[in-house]
Amino acid sequence: MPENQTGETLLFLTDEQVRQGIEAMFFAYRGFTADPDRILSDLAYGRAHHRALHFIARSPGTTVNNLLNILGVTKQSLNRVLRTLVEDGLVESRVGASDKRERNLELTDAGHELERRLSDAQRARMRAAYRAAGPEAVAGFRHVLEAMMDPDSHRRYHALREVSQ
Amino acid sequence: MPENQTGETLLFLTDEQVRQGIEAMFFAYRGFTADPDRILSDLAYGRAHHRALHFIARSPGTTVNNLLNILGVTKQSLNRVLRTLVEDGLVESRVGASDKRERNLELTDAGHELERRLSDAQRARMRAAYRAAGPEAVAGFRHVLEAMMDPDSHRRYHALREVSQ
DNA sequence: ATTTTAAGTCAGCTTTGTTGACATTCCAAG
DNA sequence: CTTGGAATGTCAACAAAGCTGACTTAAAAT
Repeated sequence: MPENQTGETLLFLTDEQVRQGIEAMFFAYRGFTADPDRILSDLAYGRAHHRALHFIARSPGTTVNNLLNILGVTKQSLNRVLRTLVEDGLVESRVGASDKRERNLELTDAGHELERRLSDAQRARMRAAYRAAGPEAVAGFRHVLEAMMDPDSHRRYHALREVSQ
Repeated sequence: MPENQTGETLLFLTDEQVRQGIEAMFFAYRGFTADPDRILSDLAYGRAHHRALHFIARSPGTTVNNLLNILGVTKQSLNRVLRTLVEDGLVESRVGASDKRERNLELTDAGHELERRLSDAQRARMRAAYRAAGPEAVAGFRHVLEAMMDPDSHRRYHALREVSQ
């Protein structure tokens, strides 16, 4: 039964092994957010602010609606976060050129500075983990994470790549 | 410069590549929690209940203090969750045998049933991702996740393994 | 006998998510 | 030109799940 090879690969994974993967995700995600969280707590910001800054930095000029789709929250929830960022001078919201209903979001200089602080902290840990695990492990890591995403998330994940170079 | 090999491996990782890893973690974690979240929302429970059920199932008879250390929350926060689970007959809290200050936590039959429903949903996705990515990718995935954990989390992650067989 | 520890409780606060209702602006189709 | 619908923003109310601080009870340890 050669067509059953994936089935055999599957058999090899006991519930216990899969459970270990689940626990690894839980503990690793805590580490993943720990460093930015520390910086944010000094500034009366939270993880939601970090995520907004990240994806605005990633796609400068993005619209509110696009950001909503990426973040997967309600516009009311995002708006609260975005409003404080605009009020605090970290984000600029400009009326759209072609469609004036839209708002194009950009980071100000101060916004870029904070985004970089957060990003540097998070990247440092990620880079250290990558280095400790080695290049092949990194490829496997990325592969499993992609396979774990919802189809929508997966499309958006790749769409981010197309915009930047 | 043969001692610089890790340095060269590091050089190979641009900020952009590390950033993609960060985004992969963000999108994948959403997928990771999506299926249990759907089940929980029908039951007026949240992710915190799921985590408690998971780790009680994993270490039957565990104490409240041990659970606090694993989950990394305050006892007030955990207590609120634990109280509803005990009231709803999903968790049993028994006075400790050797040390009567402690409480030993166990799942009831109903608790096991819900835990299994949640666990099955989450494992199904994990298993599918593992199968799609292949065994070597799984090893790399686990390796990177472990390297991303805080030292405390990493110790607790391995401690869970020692208790069960 | 005193101190420390484990657990639980009460009160109040924060962040970040949710619904629902509603106003504004503006593009586009009729 | 009018109207319908889309994109955005806002108000209010609420919930989940975290937090701090203060306190009690019981049991163990010193």
